Amino acid sequence: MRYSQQREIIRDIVFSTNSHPTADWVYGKAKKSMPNISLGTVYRNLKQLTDQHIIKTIYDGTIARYDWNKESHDHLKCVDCGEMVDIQTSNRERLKTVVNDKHNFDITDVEITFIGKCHKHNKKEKKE
Amino acid sequence: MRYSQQREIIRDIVFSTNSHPTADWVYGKAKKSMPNISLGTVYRNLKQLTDQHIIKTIYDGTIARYDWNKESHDHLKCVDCGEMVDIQTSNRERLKTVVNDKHNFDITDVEITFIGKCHKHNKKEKKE
DNA sequence: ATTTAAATAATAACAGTTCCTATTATTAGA
DNA sequence: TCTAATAATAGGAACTGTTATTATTTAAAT
Ligand SMILES: [Mn+2]
Ligand SMILES: [Mn+2]
Ligand SMILES: [Zn+2]
Ligand SMILES: [Zn+2]
Repeated sequence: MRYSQQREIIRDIVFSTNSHPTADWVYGKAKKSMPNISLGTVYRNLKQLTDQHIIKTIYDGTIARYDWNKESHDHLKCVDCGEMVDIQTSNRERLKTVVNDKHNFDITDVEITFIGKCHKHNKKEKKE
Repeated sequence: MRYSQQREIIRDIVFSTNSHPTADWVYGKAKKSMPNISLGTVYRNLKQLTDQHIIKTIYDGTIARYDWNKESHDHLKCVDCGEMVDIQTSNRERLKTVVNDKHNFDITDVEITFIGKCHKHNKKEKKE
């Protein structure tokens, strides 16, 4: 994989945020420093970076997001604002072992997403 | 929601399989008993059935699948054949509570997908 | 039976993503 | 340092899964 300025910019953008950005968001950012970068280039590089295990691709409903955090970790997702934050689930590895033993499946990974409302949206409304 | 023959067929198809079918697969099946049903009708009804909590929509990577099983449960996914099977994870509810308490998030649900290889593909190769 | 509105088939529109191709840029080697 | 080979690019077309539009059909209440 040969060096390219575009790929460096794209990589840096993904590493600059905890927001699990979409390709389109990365594209918007990238255009600021390189006005005629193309969306195709962004997608191609995000895929290459994923293949090289430099970033991770995660799926949020029906769209792809990108994550610089390659550690095995889980996510918390707000149904109101879509915000997605990292979380460390304690039993993670044990879960995998348990399932591996119980089923005829060779488990390599587990993806856990907690769905709910972030502090901005879980204002507990008092009845009355 | 008024009765329709199309919706009944679609519902029955989803309830007839454990394979977590895609809209397109349901469409193919439905055409057998109702040759000029349209794909739009399939999508519209799958969404309605989901809204009525008669079935569940789940996302597999970037595409939607449908599940008659409304119990809270998890999935095992084979990276080789894409097969997706139901699984009951024991600590599920406790996981939610723990996360709820630790983070400023009001958790309503958790989605757990185990990634691996099903028995058809996990033939353990002995290093010679 | 008549009326009303929900549901349909057909098809266009859409969003996210991948693919294509002529041009440009990186880099290994002379 | 210049050149040649070719990886990567910009721009745009194509593709895929899904949703929206609309004229027509259908369920079902009166
Ligand atoms: Mn993350
Ligand atoms: Mn299921
Ligand atoms: Zn929120
Ligand atoms: Zn398999």
